[in-house]
Amino acid sequence: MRAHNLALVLQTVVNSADRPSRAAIAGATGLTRATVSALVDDLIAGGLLTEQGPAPRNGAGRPATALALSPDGPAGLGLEINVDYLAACVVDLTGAVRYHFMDRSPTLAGLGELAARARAAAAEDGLALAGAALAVPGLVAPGGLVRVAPNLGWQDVDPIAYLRRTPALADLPITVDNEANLAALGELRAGDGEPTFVYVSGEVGIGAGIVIDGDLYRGGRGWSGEIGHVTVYPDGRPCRCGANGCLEQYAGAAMVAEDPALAAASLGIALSAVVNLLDLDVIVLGGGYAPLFAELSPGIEAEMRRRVLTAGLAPVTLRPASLGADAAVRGAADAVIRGVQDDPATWLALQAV
Amino acid sequence: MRAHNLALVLQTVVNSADRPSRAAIAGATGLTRATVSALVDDLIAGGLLTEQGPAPRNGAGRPATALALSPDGPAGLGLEINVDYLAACVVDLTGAVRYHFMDRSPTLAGLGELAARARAAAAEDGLALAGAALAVPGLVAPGGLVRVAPNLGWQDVDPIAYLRRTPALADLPITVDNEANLAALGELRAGDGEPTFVYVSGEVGIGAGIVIDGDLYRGGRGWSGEIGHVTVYPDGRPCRCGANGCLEQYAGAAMVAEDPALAAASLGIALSAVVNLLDLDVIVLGGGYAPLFAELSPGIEAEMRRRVLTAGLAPVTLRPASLGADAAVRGAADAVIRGVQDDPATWLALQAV
DNA sequence: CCAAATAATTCAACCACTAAACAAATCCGA
DNA sequence: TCGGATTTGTTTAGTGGTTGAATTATTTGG
Repeated sequence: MRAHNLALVLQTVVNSADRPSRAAIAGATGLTRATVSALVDDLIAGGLLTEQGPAPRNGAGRPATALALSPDGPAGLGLEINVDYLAACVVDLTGAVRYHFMDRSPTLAGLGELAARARAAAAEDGLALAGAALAVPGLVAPGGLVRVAPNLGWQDVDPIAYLRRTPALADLPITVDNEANLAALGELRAGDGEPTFVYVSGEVGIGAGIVIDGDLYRGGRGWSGEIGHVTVYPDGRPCRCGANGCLEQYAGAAMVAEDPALAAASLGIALSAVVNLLDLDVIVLGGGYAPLFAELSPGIEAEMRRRVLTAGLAPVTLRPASLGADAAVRGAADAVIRGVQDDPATWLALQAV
Repeated sequence: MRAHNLALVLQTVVNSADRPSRAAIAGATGLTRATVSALVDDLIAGGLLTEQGPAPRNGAGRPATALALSPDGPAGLGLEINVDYLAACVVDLTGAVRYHFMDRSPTLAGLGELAARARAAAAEDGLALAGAALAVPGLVAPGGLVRVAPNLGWQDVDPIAYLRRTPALADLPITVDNEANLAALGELRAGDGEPTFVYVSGEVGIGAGIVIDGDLYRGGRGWSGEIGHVTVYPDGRPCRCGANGCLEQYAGAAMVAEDPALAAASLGIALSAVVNLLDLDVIVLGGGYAPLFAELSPGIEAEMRRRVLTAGLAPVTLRPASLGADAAVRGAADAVIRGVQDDPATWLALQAV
């Protein structure tokens, strides 16, 4: 129960636009001021929250002491390995990007080195890392094993085991996730505050991350969002996956450049299927699609108006992503931070030891 | 916390194959035997659980007293209105169907009458109803308003308000849900125990219910699962929804009879999209598809082997539904029962008054 | 018939939240 | 300038619910 309420209080601070007081938190959560005080004391002692100077009141009464996430609290290490680059970034508890490194030699060895450098930089700032998350363009099994990553030429690679061999990372909890999934999480924090949407990332392949009520939907085995292989023309072009008429053949990077109208129509067909099946009312176009949004969106929307059954009852919003190419690394680091924010009790317990 | 633990204990009884003892529940939940005893006492006093005679032991020690859901506990009333029939059924807390009524005059007035008859029959057995759920073949808004039900000719109909006018139902909590959604819930209880699957119901229209980890996925506005309007042939036949090439035009009741091979291939294409997007590994064919399973499944599976990206990594299971035409009513009644099982504390509180 | 084993209950202790009183810090009006 | 009004935050006593240990109940096996 205490664990639950610690999370509740911390989440309230995270989700509130301004810097709430203890009394404001009590009002928002339904807990009493006394309980909130006790919980906040624990969170401050654990370095997750900080008190800020008394805010000026506009009325009678003792001025409130504002509370905010501590920039010195646990940070998240985001990592990404992709076709032509490596990236690492450190995001602190407030969501601010503290460090961002890139490298053009996408090898596992380089990734370990980059991660170690990021950790050292964080340590110099006095930042402790709560963990690391790695974004990979491929299918990731529970436990972090990468089953297939065609564009990396990977098959059954275990990047966690590899990273653990770097002494600087040996003690760090590491998770691995699909690139589009993590990019969707990055967009969740950076975006409009919409808690439910699908993020479509158009790169060499096309992936999607499905966010429902602020949580990533991963599917039964973690392989959701493979929109690139949704069939748009059953007898169409052969795809490298063995099927015919996959979206990837009509809205992949090559086709977007060659025939934007076809790419848009194809995306519209596939996204209509997403909306009909999942009833999502926000679609975010990211990756390579974001800079081409103005060119693509009319064609996509035209198809969706026709093909989404509920289009007449409620509108579907299409918008470009607010993060650029670093969405996945940012999202990876955010995923670590979210882990702490969703369960501060275990972090506090670790600190106490 | 007590509410949570009451639910935890009750769920343990629901989910266990045999009839567990207090000690077995303690072991399964992590609570102490003392706590479980106290909680079980409350559940027995509230009529949700019953003690059964001591089970014979196969070893030393005092024999355990088996616990089971009480058949005299709160029951659920399932209702269904469809194109050519009405149905009502009463399911008790153990999941047993106690009464089942049907009527061939599908009007709201007839539904109220049928529901009243079912309630009277239940009362004669000493069964109290915890609530009612109504299955409707259409789009249901939160609050129970039916926005559109094309095959009933409904538009913005409020069946709850109507049913409440029947004196026998005035005090009953009533919910309304999509027919395919509730049929999926019925299948959840009746089926293999798979917690995650998609249920496809092929009638005049085609709907799907998506069950994830034992819970229905409803989408942002409750309009998920509209697989009937997923595009399979972008330039294909015009559909009554205004689009072209919807699955409904290729795998609806008429087409299944006329050209089963085309229906199967079309279903395979649409279901591949479902699996690619949602990563579900079980697909249940219900409604009109169930009796034709043997004829349809090879064609569906052939398409899915080609079009599901992860088909090579993990198999997708296709199976016929275990319930027939009464899946939706059963599921509706089950939904009510699930409400009690998921939150026994409020039921106990109601009883205490 | 007694020891071992397992089930269920009882009871004191403890943890976390609540409610209410209290102290602190400000504004406002006389 | 001072005292009441007002709001924040803390303190203290009290309560509900869980835990852990001891106790009782009921069987099997030697």
